[in-house]
Amino acid sequence: MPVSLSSFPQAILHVDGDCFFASCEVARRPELKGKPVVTGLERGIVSSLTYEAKARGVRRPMPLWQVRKICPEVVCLPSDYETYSLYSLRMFNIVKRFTPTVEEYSIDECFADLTGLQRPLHMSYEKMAKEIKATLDSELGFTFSLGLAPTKVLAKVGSKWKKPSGLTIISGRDIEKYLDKLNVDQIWGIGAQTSAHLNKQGVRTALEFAKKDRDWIKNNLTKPHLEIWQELQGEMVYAVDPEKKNSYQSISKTKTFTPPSDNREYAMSQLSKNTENACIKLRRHNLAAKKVFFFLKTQDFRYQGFEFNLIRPTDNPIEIIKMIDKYCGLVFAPGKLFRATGVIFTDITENVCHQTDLFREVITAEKISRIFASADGIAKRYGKHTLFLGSSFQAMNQTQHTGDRQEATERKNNLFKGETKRKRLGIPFLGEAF
DNA sequence: TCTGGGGTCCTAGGACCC
DNA sequence: TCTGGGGTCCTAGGACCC
Repeated sequence: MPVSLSSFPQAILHVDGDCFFASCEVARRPELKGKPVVTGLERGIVSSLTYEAKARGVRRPMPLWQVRKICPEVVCLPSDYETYSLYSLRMFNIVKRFTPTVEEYSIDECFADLTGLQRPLHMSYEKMAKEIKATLDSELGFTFSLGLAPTKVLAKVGSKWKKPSGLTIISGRDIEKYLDKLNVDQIWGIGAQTSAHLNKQGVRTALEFAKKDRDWIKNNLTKPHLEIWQELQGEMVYAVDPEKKNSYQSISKTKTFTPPSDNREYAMSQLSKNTENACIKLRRHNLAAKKVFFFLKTQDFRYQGFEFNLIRPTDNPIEIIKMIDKYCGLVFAPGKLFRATGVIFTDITENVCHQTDLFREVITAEKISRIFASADGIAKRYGKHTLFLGSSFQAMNQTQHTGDRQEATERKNNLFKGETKRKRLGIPFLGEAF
């Protein structure tokens, strides 16, 4: 059978919202249009900024006091994820008018597989991309950048190529032209470590990387790199996955607080709150966790933690908090200041009702699930933190910090340069409950 | 690029088994 | 207790992403 060498064996689109959070804020408050706007007030550093702010020299992640100095007319807003999620949903729904094969990659990005739709939609791939962009821009009230290419990795190159409000089409023939002007570390999946390694081997541009032969990649790098290399050739490895995420390898909740504290009860209330929040997420997805890791993060960014197994998977914060409380002494070092606490749940499974040998325990477990189910209902109607456990009281009652002060104390702590996050995450104990 | 918060996947090496 | 070869499972650590 003859193989037609089309420039688009597959047509993959990547859609990226321009400065998404800041754009959402401006879209819902038109009076902000044309003004320098930044989000991230709750942290005291810039997390998203409009192009007007960027034009005045504001960068990410700049402390807000500095932003106000160089740009006194700036509008600083706290992040409002619920609003951003609504805009995100609208964005996905617009793209889904053209194809059901849409992968919701993150709050402000998605991939769409347009392959084979020219005839049903009576449009070229280019026309589809243009229409999708025009619809997004007009219905959401801010701009998007798109990339159309034979693979996901190349589509990402495209959407990044011209920002804001760009549409870049990379056909099979054009691949080299684009890769030649790109450094390796600009490619999705190639980070600082790998690009440093590649640079040492004399590979600096994406094109130089793509031109290496397969065996060289295999011998010098790892599997994901080989896959990226293939995608850069226009050979599809990563399919667009339209499945909604409903399973998790891990679920975690972490919270930094200012000022840092060395108070054990306070630590416990923070951990209690982390646990409650992580359990809310478990219940939302009808999941249960069997393994729990909890930690305190010290001022020098070290993690002191402890891991334990529960007797059975659960989504009940009371059970988990009881265990954390039991082991808290093992990780709590008196007199040592810490800046954050967190919990990470793993060994996550679907939440099925477990038979328990003790009849009474089943009854209470069921009762407790009903209580949490109604609590989740109340949260839905009246706001997320209407109800919480007594053990979380201190943490819920915290005053708000703008973060400017926080920034000042943090500047002193620029230790551990270059050390990776993972390396600092020491797990001194390993335990088994029961 | 200086640490906020939430994730994923891969690999090497050890334990254990036949 | 003489040491070959193969497989599987698990864990810790690393790198990367938004």
